[in-house]
Amino acid sequence: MADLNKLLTPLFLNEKEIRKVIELLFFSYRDFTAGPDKILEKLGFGRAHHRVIYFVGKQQKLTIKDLLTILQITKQSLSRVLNQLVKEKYIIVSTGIDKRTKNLSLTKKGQELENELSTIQIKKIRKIIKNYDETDINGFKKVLYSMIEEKNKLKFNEINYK
Amino acid sequence: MADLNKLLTPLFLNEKEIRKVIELLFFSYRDFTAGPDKILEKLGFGRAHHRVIYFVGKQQKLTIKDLLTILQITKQSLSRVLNQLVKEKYIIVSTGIDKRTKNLSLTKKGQELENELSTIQIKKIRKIIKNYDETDINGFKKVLYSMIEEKNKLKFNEINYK
DNA sequence: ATAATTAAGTCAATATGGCTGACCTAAATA
DNA sequence: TATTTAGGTCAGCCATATTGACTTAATTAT
Repeated sequence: MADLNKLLTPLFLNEKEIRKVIELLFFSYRDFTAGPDKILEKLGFGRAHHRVIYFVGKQQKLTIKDLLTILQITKQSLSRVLNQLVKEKYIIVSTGIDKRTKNLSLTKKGQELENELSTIQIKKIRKIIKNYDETDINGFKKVLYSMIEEKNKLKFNEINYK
Repeated sequence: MADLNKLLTPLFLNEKEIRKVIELLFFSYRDFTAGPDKILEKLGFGRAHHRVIYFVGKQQKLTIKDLLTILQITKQSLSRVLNQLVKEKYIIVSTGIDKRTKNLSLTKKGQELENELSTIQIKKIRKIIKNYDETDINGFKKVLYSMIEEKNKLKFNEINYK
């Protein structure tokens, strides 16, 4: 039965091939985040700061709760990072219409940093994407998307297609 | 000129589309590692232990230097993690032919854990891959591969095609 | 009007996984 | 014989996450 399965499994579904995918994910993700990490380090920031700046930049007036839902970290973890960014004037906080909520927005300084960090990654992806045809890129995006948990797919769609 | 570039840029190279890719990477990578993380937590281990177990499992008799080159962390960082795995008998250390080196191998206990952890990720990928044709999967793999830095591509090829 | 829920904040303790710097031993190689 | 390499270790530091407990203020539900 195990042999039968082996015979019926297409080559690209072999365990060996799948292990390559695991490694591709590990290596590519690490190298992808390495660029911004260097800039952040000089400012005394880490990857967590980048995430906050990225998502606040994407959607100005984001609330703290939104950010917590996207990042899936605790309030306490976010708090440290966010307070630093506010104190150093990368992010500005205002009270929402619902006065319990707070709206986060990037300052000019914050936008500049966001731009610097994102540009590295955008250039990297654009450079890669140019070498492939739309079929490959679509495959890439489709497979990545399906790796996201259902509940988080909703989140992804919400922030991109609302 | 900027307008001209905009006109010449295919739709899937738009900044907005590229930002989606950035987010896809973030969400998918996080969800992909979430499964094993839960099991590791029960054992008092973290993702770093997983990486060590994974690569030692892939290539028995791996040396410490090999592992350091793959993981790109410091000796001191590896040491803590590795010593725990040795102490708790997931990994066994023997002296190499070059008596300065050490060969790392998984014990039976280690193999069982490796299997448990990898199975989660392998199943996940296999399930996804089954829903797509080979064209998509190839696009996925090709693009991921090209996201790896040149020097690390060599490393990836070395451990997979040597 | 009051009770319950929600958004946000805070204090304290803990764990993981990285880092640097300094220094050591033993074995292999130049 | 001198140098390089593989590995180890001590100490301290930092970033990022966690849990638990508790508070305030505003909104919503009863």
